[in-house]
Amino acid sequence: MTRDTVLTERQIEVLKLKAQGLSTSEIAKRLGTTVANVSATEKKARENIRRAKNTLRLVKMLEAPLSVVIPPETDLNDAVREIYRRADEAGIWISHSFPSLAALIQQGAGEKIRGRRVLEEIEVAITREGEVMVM
Amino acid sequence: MTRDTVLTERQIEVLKLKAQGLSTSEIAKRLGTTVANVSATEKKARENIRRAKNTLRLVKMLEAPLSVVIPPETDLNDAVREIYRRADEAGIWISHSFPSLAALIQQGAGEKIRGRRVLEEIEVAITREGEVMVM
DNA sequence: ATCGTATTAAATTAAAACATTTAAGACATG
DNA sequence: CATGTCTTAAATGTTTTAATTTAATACGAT
Repeated sequence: MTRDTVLTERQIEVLKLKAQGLSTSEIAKRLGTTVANVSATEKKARENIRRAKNTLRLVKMLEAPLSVVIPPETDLNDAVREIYRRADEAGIWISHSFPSLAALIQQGAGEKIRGRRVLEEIEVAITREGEVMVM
Repeated sequence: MTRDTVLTERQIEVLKLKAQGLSTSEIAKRLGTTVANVSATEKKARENIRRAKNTLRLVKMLEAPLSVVIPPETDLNDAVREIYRRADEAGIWISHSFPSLAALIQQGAGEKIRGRRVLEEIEVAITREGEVMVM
């Protein structure tokens, strides 16, 4: 059978009942199986969802026509300016304001940025639609 | 081996080379296999990507306690008002101002909205946290 | 301490997906 | 019509994944 998601019927069923507020043991009773089984199935389902998210992220990066590398020691403001400049050069209109783009990069870079200073090299992908992603 | 996407190494490799503009036969040469193989692998990869998308859509729907359907021909302002009304009805506080919600919907709906008019039916999911998503 | 609830690891069996080859056919170009 | 490029279906051997059971652990409430 060809599924149209990366989840199995069983996994979807468990997620549905969880979303409705049922406890793991209630779900186990209803599905006629053990609590351990439900717990394991839900864990697998969440793992699959995580992988689905990572997949779409990867695809966006692959499709990104523009990649901007921010070297260490760069100031965050300069990084944002550089991203605007390179996008402009490529004819892409970035769909974020300066401050929200700065926040997005700061959040996406995690440990690679402290305060306003870039510590490790950051690669930023820019899609055709002007969406910005930190890789 | 635990992958962190729903794509295999092989599928990612093919997508990468395709994104770089290589033809199917060029990729086949580079990977030391047949054109048919590359073609089939790419097809499988795209199928997996489609399923990843459907998965996230399903999860959002499962998590959303409220779903609002906006019929065609609706004015964007009326759509936003309807969303506020339904959320209020469900005791959910929407964490967007009127204009930013309108912008969010317009952006999320893509081709389904032209100007301020809804062309195709739009389904909007509202999370417990008042986040609004166009599906 | 004993429930009730939940998570986790390990092992097992069955089902599904993967990459590949072969063969067939579509389609545009020379 | 021959050629290059690509897609598709079918068959196959291999690898992965799913669901389940059992057993162990954790933890708050009674």
